[in-house]
This record gives sequence, C-alpha cells and structure tokens, in this order.
Amino acid sequence: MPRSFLVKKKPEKSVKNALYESKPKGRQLDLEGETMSDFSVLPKSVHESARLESWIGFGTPYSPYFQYPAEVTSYVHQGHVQTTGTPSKRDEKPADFIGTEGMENDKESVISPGNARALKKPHKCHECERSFATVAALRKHQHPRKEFACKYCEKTYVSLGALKMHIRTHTLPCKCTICGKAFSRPWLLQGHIRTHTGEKPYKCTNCQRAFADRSNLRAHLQTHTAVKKYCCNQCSRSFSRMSLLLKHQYSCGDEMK
DNA sequence: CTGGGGACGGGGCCC
DNA sequence: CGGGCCCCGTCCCCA
Repeated sequence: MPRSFLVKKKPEKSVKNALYESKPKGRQLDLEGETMSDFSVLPKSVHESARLESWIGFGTPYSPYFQYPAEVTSYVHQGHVQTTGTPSKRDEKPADFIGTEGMENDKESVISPGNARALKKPHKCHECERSFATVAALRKHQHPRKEFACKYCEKTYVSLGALKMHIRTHTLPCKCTICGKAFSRPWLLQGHIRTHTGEKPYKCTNCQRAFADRSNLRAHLQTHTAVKKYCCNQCSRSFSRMSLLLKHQYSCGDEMK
C-alpha cells in the first residue's frame, strides 16, 4: 500500500502516480496498459520510420503524415526561425513555421506545369532567400538538426536513445513484485525494494545513521556541517536543502523590504 | 514554522 | 545502444 504522500499534487506527476490507484481511468488506463511494454524494444519499423522521416517534418501542417501513428514522434528543428523551441511552440504558429506560401507551393496545382519548368527552384527559403528545387530540399535546408519528440509530453531530445530513456518515465516498465509499483528504471526499483527489505547500505561516517538512498545520506551529511551548502545572499544563514533556502529567502526578502 | 528524513524523478556520464 | 550509476533535485511527512 503506497503511502499517501506518494500521490503527488502536481498534475503531470499525478498521472503517473494514479497508476497505483485502484481505478485508473482515461489516460491512466492507457499508460497502465503500456506499463508492461518496453520501449527499448520498439518495433524496428518505428525507429526506422522516425529516422527516415524526421527531417521531412512530422507533426507539421506541411507533412502528409501529420497524424503520426507510431510510438515515437520525430521532427527536426527549424534552423532559421527556432533554435530553442519546443514542439508546442512550433505548433502554436504553424503558419510562421512554414508559411502559408510554402504550404501552397507544396501543391502541384499552385505551380502550373509550365511555371514549374520555368522555375527550376520554386521553393524559396524565407530566411535566406535561397531557393530549392524540391520541398524536401527546402525542408532539409531549414531543418538541419534532428530532434525526437515524446508523444506523451512536449519534451524533445537530440537522440533516439535519450528519448527512449525519457519514454520509460511514462511507460514505467520496472514493476515491483512485492507491491506492484512501477518505475522507469531498474535502479529506481532497487531503491524502492529497499523500502520493503529495510536495507540501508549508505552509512553516515559522522553518526550511526544509515540510509537506503544515497541522496538522502548526502542531505543528512549537511546536518553535520556548520556551514550548510545553500547560503542566503541576504543574510548569513545557510541551509542543508535548496527548498529550505528558497523558503527562507522568500521570508528574508520580505524582511529586507 | 523549521529542519530533517523518506521516497522518488530524471538528465548526464561512463562503460 | 543500453544499463548502471551519479548527482541534483522535488515532494511530502513528521517531530
């Protein structure tokens, strides 16, 4: 039985934590069904289609494959316009991304056969004025960098491996055989199993306390130091945790006003 | 309210 | 490319 605090209040996390509820619903059902799947063994066709078609531009109004059906979506950055954007940002303004003119140019009916012959490079980049003979060439020019987008959220990654690792945080393939709780990675599951076994391999050298989690030992070690890691820049106080410092700075800042 | 502990998330790095 | 691990961090509970 999970402790109550495991059900977190943030929406994006509550989805995952809802997996442990007795009655999953909607999206949660979807995720639960995929809990058993391992995205490291995605069908090869998925990977290859992602590689092959990524620079064509999935998820854009420009693409004939706008509704990408596979497990992994993939797209490329727009080289000229967008350097740090996310898929959502890109999708907010599709007209800016490609341009209405570009969309029209994609249709053969817009460029008559005669004009097409006359214009050997009818597809013009709006950023640098270079022209290209094919839509694909234009898009390759505009999208020099490949990115892989998660289908469950808006995060993007530069490698398929990084994306697959991230997708595990949605699919949670590692399941505890004792309580059934699922985790994204095996070592997270190992840490969780310690809560069942009581094993605490991380021992404090200053006192006799032991911890199941290395991070918790690290936080504990801060309690032994006179000057804590997180210092307030308004006063001389220091704290063992960032959260405590932030909380303090909030009140400290009020005092300074 | 504060500080500490428990449990866990996730990106990056190394092998 | 995948697994293991490290590190930094969050969230929640409790004394």
